[in-house]
Formats: sequence, C-alpha cells, structure tokens
Amino acid sequence: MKTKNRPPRRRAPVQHTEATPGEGTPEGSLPNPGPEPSKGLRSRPARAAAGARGEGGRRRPGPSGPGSRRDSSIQRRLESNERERQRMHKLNNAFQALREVIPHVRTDKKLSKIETLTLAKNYIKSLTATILTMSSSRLPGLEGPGPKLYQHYQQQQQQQQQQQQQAAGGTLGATEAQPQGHLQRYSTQIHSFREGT
DNA sequence: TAGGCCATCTGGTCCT
DNA sequence: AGGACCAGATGGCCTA
Repeated sequence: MKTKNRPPRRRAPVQHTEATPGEGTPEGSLPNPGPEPSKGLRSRPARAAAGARGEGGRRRPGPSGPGSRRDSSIQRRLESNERERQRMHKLNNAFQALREVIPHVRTDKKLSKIETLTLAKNYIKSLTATILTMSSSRLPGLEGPGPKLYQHYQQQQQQQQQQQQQAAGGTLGATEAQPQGHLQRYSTQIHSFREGT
C-alpha cells in the first residue's frame, strides 16, 4: 500500500511516434523496449512506447493524408508533450521543495503528494494559530495587531467551520475552536502518517 | 495479487 | 495563435 521511499522514476521522452494505430503499425510491432531492467531508477522505454502508440491518455486521431500537414501536427504534439513534461517536472520540484520545509517524523520515507499538501495545510494552520496566540497574549489590552488578528482569525475559522458543516452535512465537530487544536491535529497527523494509517 | 502512487500522453479549455 | 493549465486514460513500479 505504502509506496514511499521510491527512487524517482523517469521515462525517456518519446521521440515520436510514427506508430499511430491504424496506419499499418500493429501494436505488437512497436520499437523494442529492450531488456527490462530489474528495479529502481531507470528510464521507461516500455511505457514510452505505450504512450507513443496512444495507450496512455486519449487515443490519437486516425491517420490523415500523407505529407507535411500530418508531420507538422505530430511535431506540434511532440512539442506540447515536452512542455507538459517540463511543467510537471516543475510541479514536482515544487512538491519536493515543500517536503523539505515541512517538518515531519518519517524521514526514511518520502511523503506522497497528498500527504505533503495535507501536512502543509495543517502546518500553516498550526503556525498561524501559534503566532496569533502569542501575539494576543503577549500584549493584553494594549494597542497592536495581535488581538485584532486573533479576532479575525477566529471569525475566519467560524466561517470555515460553517462552510464545512454545510458541505459535510453538519457532521464536523468544533475541533478547531482553540488554536491549540491545530498543533494537536498536526502532531497527530505526523504520527499517523508515520504509522501509515 | 490488489491497491496506491506516479509519469506520461492527450485533447479540450482558458488565458495572454 | 500559441502556450499554460487541466483532467481523463493508461500502464509501470512497489508494498502489504
């Protein structure tokens, strides 16, 4: 179930794709992906070949007339694929950067994307709550942004609770009423991720 | 072997 | 018009 701590996988970019279905290239006669490496980091020629023949994603439209129009269309598609790959790589880099700034217990396993986002959200909440608590208690009754910020934060939390209750049919409790609740939840979440639950 | 996670391809839509 | 963004589809890898 848990798939963390995997080396990043890379598959070689497809250098296209003359193997369009229906143009005389049966799926069984695609470029030989070569001997399958055992495990771990490696390119993914087999997957690339699958993608090239349209097994991944939507099917490529059938062959059009011979000549440059189809070639330019293929060229545009390849460029688009490359841009999409780069975009996803940047997105993954951002995920990695986020993982590195989120404190979590399980250092031997890489956080999944959903875990990263969830932890980050609750980490931010816990930090926000901590800051607001400190700023509101440090200057009681004095001028300053602390109490106002805290009030604003509480109002936001109440609004979010109402929205969540409406969305979930009113089944949520009031666990976020106290700032300490965020820290508690974050701490619990770290440990639950560590346990793989 | 099932299920989770992921990379990639792809076509549609939005934005500049 | 072209690029960015998005979501669906597909298949590989890994762990329990």
